[in-house]
Amino acid sequence: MNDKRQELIDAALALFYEKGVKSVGINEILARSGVAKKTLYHHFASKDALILGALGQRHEQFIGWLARVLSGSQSVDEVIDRLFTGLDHWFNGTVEELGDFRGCFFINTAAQYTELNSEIASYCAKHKALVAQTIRRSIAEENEQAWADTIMLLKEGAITSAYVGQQVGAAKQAQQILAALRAQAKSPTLSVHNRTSR
Amino acid sequence: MNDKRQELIDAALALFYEKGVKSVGINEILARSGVAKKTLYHHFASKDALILGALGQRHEQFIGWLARVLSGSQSVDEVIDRLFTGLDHWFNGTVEELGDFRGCFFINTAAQYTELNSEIASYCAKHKALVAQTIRRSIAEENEQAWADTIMLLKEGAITSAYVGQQVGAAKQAQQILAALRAQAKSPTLSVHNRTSR
DNA sequence: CTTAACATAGACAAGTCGGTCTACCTTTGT
DNA sequence: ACAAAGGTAGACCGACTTGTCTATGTTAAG
Repeated sequence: MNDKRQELIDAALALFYEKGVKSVGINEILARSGVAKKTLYHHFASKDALILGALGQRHEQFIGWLARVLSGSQSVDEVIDRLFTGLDHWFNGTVEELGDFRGCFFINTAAQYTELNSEIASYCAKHKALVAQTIRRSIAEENEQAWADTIMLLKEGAITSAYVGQQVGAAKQAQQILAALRAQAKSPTLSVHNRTSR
Repeated sequence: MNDKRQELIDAALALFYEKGVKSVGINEILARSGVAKKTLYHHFASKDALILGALGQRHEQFIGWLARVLSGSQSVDEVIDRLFTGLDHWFNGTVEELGDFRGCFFINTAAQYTELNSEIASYCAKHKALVAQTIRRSIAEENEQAWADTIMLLKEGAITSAYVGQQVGAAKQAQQILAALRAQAKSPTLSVHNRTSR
C-alpha cells in the first residue's frame, strides 16, 4: 500500500510549507497524519528523505498548476499575461490548489539547507530549472524562447517581494515591467535589447 | 562594556548566515566567540533577541555597502550600473565586506520564521523597505524615483535566481533587462510604460 | 578597601529531536 | 491454515535544545 506513504507526504508538505522544514518535527507529522512512527521509517529512510518526498509532491503540484495556467497560450504576451495573473491570484490566496501563500517552498527550504551540494538544495535548483523549461515550452514562437529567462527572473523577484517584502502587488508590478519590455521588443525602431542571446 | 555583546553578534551573524538561524545553537555561538553563556543572557533576553541583533548588524553592513556602491551616482542609469555590477561581484564572492554569498540573510531568515507578525519577519520586511528607500534617495532626478521599485524587483529576482537557481549570471541578466527598459523610457516615440505610477 | 558590575566555566533543568525497537494486530495471497 | 507484509502504539535511546543557576574571578569607581 502506498496510501500511508501518501498521507505522510501530504501532512509533511502542509506542515513544512506552513512552518518551515526545520520547525516541524517528525512527531508533529505523525500526529497530524495519524500514522505510526514505525510506518514512517518503513517508507522513508530519514527525515531528509521525507523532505525530498514533500519537495517532489510540491513540484508536481506547482508544475501542474503552471501547465494548466499556461496551456493554450498562443504567444509570449499571452504566456506573460496568464502567468502573472495567476501569480497575483496565488499571492492573494485565491488558489486553493497551492494553499495559503507562504512564498516559494523551494526558496524557503533551500534557505534552511545551506550545504550547497546537499540533495535538498540540488532538488530546489532542479525544480527552478524545470519551471523555466515549462515556461520555455509554452512559448509557441521558437525565436522568442529566450524570454523564458526574463520571465523567470521577474517571477522570482515578484515571489520574494510579495512574501518577504510584503508587497502584495508585486505580480502586477512585474507584469507591467514585462509589458514595457515587450512593447519595446516589438518596436522596429528600437531594438537595443536583442532577445536572441543566451 | 559592549565589546562582548559585539563579539556575540559577530559570531552569531557569521554562523547564522552560513548555516541558517535554526541550524545554529546557542552553544555553537558561545564556542566560536569564547563568551560565557551567562554573559550572553546578560546582553540578550533570548535567542530571538540575538537573532534580531544579528539582523540589525547585517542591515548596517548591507546598507553601508549599498550606500558606498551607489554614492555619487548622477542618474538612474548610473545607479543601475553600479548596483548590478556590485551585485555581480557579491554573487561571485569578491566582496569580503559581505562574506561568501549565501543569498540574502533576510530572505533566508524570514523563510524560517513564518509567523507573519513575528518581530523577526517584520524586521526583514523593514530592511527591504529601507533598501528601497536607499535606492530611491540615490536617484538624483526627482521624477525618476519610481524606478526604485523596478530596480528592487529585479534585484530580488537576481539574488534568488543566483542562490536557489544557482544562476551566477543573474545580476548581469537583470542589468540587461533594466538597460532595455531604460532605452525604451528614453525613447520619445514609445512611452507605453509611463514611470510615474506605483 | 570595598562594593558593584561584569566576566568566567560549566552543571543542571526540562524538554525536544530523529531514530530504533518490542510487542501486538490486520490484511492479503497461496 | 498459514505465512509474510505492512500496520499500530508508544517506550526508549542518546544527543541536542534554550535557558537558569551556582560559584568564582576580574575590573574599575568611590
